[in-house]
Amino acid sequence: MNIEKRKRLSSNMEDYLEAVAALKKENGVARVRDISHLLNVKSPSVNAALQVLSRKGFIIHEKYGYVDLTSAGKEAARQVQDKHDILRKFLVEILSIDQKIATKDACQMEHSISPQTFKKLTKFIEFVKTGPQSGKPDWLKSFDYYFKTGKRLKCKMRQVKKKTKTNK
Amino acid sequence: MNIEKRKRLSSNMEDYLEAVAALKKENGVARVRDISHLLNVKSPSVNAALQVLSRKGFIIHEKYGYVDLTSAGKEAARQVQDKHDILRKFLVEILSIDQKIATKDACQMEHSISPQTFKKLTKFIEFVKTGPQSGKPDWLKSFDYYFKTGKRLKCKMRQVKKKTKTNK
DNA sequence: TTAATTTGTTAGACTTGGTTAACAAATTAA
DNA sequence: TTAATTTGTTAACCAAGTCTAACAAATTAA
Repeated sequence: MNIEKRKRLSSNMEDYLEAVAALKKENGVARVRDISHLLNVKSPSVNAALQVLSRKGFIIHEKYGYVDLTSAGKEAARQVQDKHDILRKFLVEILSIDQKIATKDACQMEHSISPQTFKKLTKFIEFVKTGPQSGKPDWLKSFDYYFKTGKRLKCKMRQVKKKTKTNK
Repeated sequence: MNIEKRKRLSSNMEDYLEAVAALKKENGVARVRDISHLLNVKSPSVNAALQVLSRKGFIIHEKYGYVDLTSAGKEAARQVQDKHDILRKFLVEILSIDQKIATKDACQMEHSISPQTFKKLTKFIEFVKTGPQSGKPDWLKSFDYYFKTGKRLKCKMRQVKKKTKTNK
């Protein structure tokens, strides 16, 4: 069974791969039916996708059996999931976007974000969350307020709280 | 010439619409050949796309003539461009992503970002850029440093920047 | 004002990813 | 251990978006 030249996966194929990984994580195994339900497609579509992923060496799927990931498949799935998670985290924890919408947006954007942006965004979140005022820093709370009211909490108010040289 | 029921445009069609708008803005007119060059597709693909956009009421295109936008077309193009611009601005001005890459990322993500995220992101940039330390606030400079070195500039240092050499 | 060149259009084929309908295999219940 | 039900597979088809090849119209140069 020759493995085909491995170009980049389409976003559709990435979705299938992700679904397999998610189902394996959740249930231990991934079946055609589960994938079909998860992605809202009919089973013949799943079958076709599995053939492609198989041909490209990302999964193992013998007839009527469970679907399994190769190591290349695991790696590829992990990458997509990492992108998803970072995007979602940014949307929810920095921008305070509604969970549902954040997830939907992340599901789309995960297929197009570049490695550079992914890396920067990862660091950005890390930077914000582990900062001197860890959790939600004051400026971020101030943004929530700004978004709701259009008004800006005075800088003074934020700095005064921390004036007692808590960070060294 | 009946206008077809207007569902959401595919991202491909959004690209064509955007191209038409960009070319009109740049050159005053949009021709098949220009669109073809701009989007790196062959002219028959442009033709097919123009038919679709025409059928849906976004453009006017008479045989062998220039392509023009209807008001619905202008509106739709503007919306896509707005998303593009905001995403790009975020990537370049907040995350300091390389221009080229930022543009490429924005070109993809512009098709999937939700209205909510668009709005929040717009406000977020506005909040950051018009803040008390307008331009690039200190915490953002600190992020650049953090990204490069993994180390965090002390809050102190940022607040009393006058006495250090690190910020010119 | 013809001829050459560029530009636009049409027709037909291919690819990707989806569908339904029919059937085959596996599983569950009697 | 059959029969019923669920699950998986195959075949045939559809739609979007791309291409090439062939041709038609428009433009430019002779």
